[in-house]
Amino acid sequence: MPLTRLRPIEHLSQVDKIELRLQEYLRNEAFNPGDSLPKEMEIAKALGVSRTAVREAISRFRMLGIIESRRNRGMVIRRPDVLRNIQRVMDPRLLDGDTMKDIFEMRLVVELGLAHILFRRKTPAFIETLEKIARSEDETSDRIDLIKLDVDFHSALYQMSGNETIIRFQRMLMPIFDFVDSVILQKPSMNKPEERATHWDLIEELKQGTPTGFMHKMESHLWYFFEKI
Amino acid sequence: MPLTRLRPIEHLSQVDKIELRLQEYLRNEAFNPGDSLPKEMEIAKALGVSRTAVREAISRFRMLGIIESRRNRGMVIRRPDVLRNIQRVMDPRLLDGDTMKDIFEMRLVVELGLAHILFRRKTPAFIETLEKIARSEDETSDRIDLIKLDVDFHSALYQMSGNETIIRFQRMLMPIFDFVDSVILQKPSMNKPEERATHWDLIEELKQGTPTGFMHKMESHLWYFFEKI
DNA sequence: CAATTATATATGTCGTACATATATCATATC
DNA sequence: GATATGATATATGTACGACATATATAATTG
Repeated sequence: MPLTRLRPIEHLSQVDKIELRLQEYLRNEAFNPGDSLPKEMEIAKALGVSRTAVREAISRFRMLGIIESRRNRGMVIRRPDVLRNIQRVMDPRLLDGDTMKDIFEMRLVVELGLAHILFRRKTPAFIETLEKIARSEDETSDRIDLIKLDVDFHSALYQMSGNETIIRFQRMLMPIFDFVDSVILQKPSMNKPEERATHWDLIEELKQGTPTGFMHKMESHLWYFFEKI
Repeated sequence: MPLTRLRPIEHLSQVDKIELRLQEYLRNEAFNPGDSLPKEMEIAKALGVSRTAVREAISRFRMLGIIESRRNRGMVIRRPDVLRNIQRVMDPRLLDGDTMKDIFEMRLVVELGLAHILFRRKTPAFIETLEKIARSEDETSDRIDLIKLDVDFHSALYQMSGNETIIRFQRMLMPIFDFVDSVILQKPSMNKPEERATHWDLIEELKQGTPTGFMHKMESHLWYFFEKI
């Protein structure tokens, strides 16, 4: 008998169900930031459940930043911070290898795709920042310092994009990058290492090159990550 | 009197504080997926708070997928689903214009950066899928259908990347894309519309072109989005 | 020994009581 | 009468106790 086709009954807890109801309620009633919600007791009554359960569900929305509660004022809808919530989960220990690989690859994708934006937003001040970092790199040979400066360089590029979401995306994924970096760096370096574009090459291209040229250099610069993935 | 220097007292609720404590507890004790946690009552005792408050905090972790609770078995650490949590917040109504602009721009960045990955992962089957969509586009003139097919085409590209995280990233941001699309499409079309690369151009490039060429075509294809942002 | 039943236990749900902050109104002070 | 001070009502925040429910383990039964 093919029992595999008998899917187990979805077993949602009361609180989970309340969460779903509230979610659809917020959507359907077209709540906007600033709007105020009914009182906890009223919601509990309307749903036919205890206030405790409602509070637990609402507590989740509070964590997400969708709802804000204030004593004697009731609850109001807030603008959530999209990325804040992922951050809590971005722990290399908790994620599996495949997911981390995917995330790391996504980083490479973003950094390549960034080229066009960078050429639109570049300013002498940003270039100067990059050059300063590159000079610091030339002046040290300490391995730890070099890793830190490498991170700084790439962070500065993200910064130059001027896109807050992308900047925070990178900052948020940093723990994953660090982790994958440390794993990758332990692998034996493969062929063609001498062709790898340097940070100075990238700066030069940024100053008087083209987006396409920059992308090529960036590809070459990140090339050995690509190979090892 | 410089009252501005008098920073208001940080006012975290009990539950918020418990959440923070648990977060640091999970990190410091180096919990791995599968490990089991102390009982609710023990945690409450250890923190000197009520079980209710502890449950509220834990409920948040349960929502994030970090903790799973089972009757009489206690609580265990789980692998969270990184993207599931953002999804709850991806509501165009709740986000402000700047954030949506940033997210939309990030989409463009990813789609440009995807080029190299696509050339690595492309297969005849995928190309066939793209061609099928393009043929459907040729055969209809219904505006709604065309928009749907356009979405399908780009979704297929993401699919081709083989990167689960990127695929879900795109699917998750779809509501935002739709929203921004609808706003952008209402603006009067600007200059150079005739130069815009078509889906057929992209397919052709993918079949026998280069990553760089593909990126150029994609840039041209998305060009008018760039201009309007 | 297998199947069933009983028991202990940790989470799930609920109701109530009280704490706490705050908006609103009332009072006092000049 | 305007402003500062104090009282009151109210919605959220915290705590506790009781019971429901599922499940692992032990005891029982055939």
